[in-house]
Amino acid sequence: MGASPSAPAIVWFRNDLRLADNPALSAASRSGRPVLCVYVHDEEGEDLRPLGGAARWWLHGSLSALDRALGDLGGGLHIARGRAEEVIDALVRETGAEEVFWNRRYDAGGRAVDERVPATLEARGVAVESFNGHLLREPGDVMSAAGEPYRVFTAYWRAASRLDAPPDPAPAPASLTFCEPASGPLPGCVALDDLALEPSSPDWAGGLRATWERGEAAAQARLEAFLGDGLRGYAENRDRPDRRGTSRLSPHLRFGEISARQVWHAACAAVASGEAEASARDLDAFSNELGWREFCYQLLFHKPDLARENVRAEFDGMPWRTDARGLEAWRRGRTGYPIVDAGMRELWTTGFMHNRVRMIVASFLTKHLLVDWREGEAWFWDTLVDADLANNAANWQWVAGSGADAAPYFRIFNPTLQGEKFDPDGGYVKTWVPELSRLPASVLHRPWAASDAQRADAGVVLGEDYPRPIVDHGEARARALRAWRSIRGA
DNA sequence: TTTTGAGTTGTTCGA
DNA sequence: GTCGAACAACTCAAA
Repeated sequence: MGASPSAPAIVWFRNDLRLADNPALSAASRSGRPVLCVYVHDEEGEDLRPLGGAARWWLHGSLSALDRALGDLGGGLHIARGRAEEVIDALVRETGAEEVFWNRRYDAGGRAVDERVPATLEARGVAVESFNGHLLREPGDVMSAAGEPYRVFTAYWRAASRLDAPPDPAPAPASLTFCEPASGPLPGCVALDDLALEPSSPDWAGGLRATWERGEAAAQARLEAFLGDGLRGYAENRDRPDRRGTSRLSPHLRFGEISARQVWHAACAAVASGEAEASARDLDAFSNELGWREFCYQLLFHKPDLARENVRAEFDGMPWRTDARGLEAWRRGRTGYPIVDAGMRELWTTGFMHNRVRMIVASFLTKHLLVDWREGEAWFWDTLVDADLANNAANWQWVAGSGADAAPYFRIFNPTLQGEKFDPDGGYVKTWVPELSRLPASVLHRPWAASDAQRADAGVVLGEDYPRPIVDHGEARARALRAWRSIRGA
């Protein structure tokens, strides 16, 4: 604690762009000090991976919403640009702040910064305190009996579930006293628009705007809506891209507009009260998804280069193919497999893809095309509004087979069967691949197998209106199995 | 230390 | 059309 109780406290916002259940903000409020709320956009730190385009778009709205919410309390958000450690240090000097609060992050780059800052500040007599605002369990909370991190999800989540329930979420501070800068702009501070997070020319974000509401209030509304009509039947519906079966909370969680604790407790309460009319199985399925997020974070924590290096070293010898045309067809949704193309176009248009379809397209890239999972990871990183280092990297490795607890090698999705099973009426494909929308459902997922008359009636000429399959499923499957065999036991 | 059961999400083939 | 087995072997976690 510093010498002067009236000296400001800084709350450094990062992936926690909310007021409720924000331990760093609550601590600042409790300190009784005037509070300076800061976000630092750091594109210079060498350890930090630059945000992808869709995430930048989301961040703009999220920061804007946070600034408005703080404005309602009589303050605002100071947005700075530059090397985070230098900006924070300059702000401390400028304002005379004596305490700095933040919620912890778990990626290598963020951790490196967060480990350097306290040393600098504490040398100035400034106290730093950090909190868990992002996870139900932090890495290290859940370890095996041998003291090792778990590498198998089921064992991890079982062990996590044996611990005490995560703490109840805290309400937003009822009021805050804000720190008024003495005069002029604070060092490094800019207007939100100066960050140029949203695209202008060309403005490709129309589909994102039409799909999403950003910010804490929108996140809460999404949670309420999901608990009201989505949790019931979740265990089955979550696999159906043609239904609104998933929570779609991922981008809100990614930017911390809502916390995992809030989601978890709200879901439990909604089921316990009967309000959600959901079964224990539904709650279990949803809770498991939160568990996977936790598991991915602890994987990233214990394996900081998760987004670059194969967890299973034998995959270093995988004969990945260089296939620029195949990769581009995949990116643009022109592979000739309707469920794959629908997913890739949903992604391009909305910045999101249904979870089931993510698995299908990832399997297609890494197995049918034998393209390195890092290519897919990079594309998702750039195009997903929920692009999250831990989840993205861990799940790509899981699908590719190179991950810690990866799918068995023979689990190669058949995109036709997957489409017919999980999009049986073709509603999802019709939405995103409209040139096929007049094909009968019986051939919608295999337009090459439609009769000439069916295609003529639907106005589809293969190779013109819609591509022929860029690979043959049977041949591609056999090739993937051969590739696997070649690295087996390596 | 050794042993044992288990491991998110599948596909194909042949009876 | 339906069903069970094969697809391989390995590593992990816990007893």
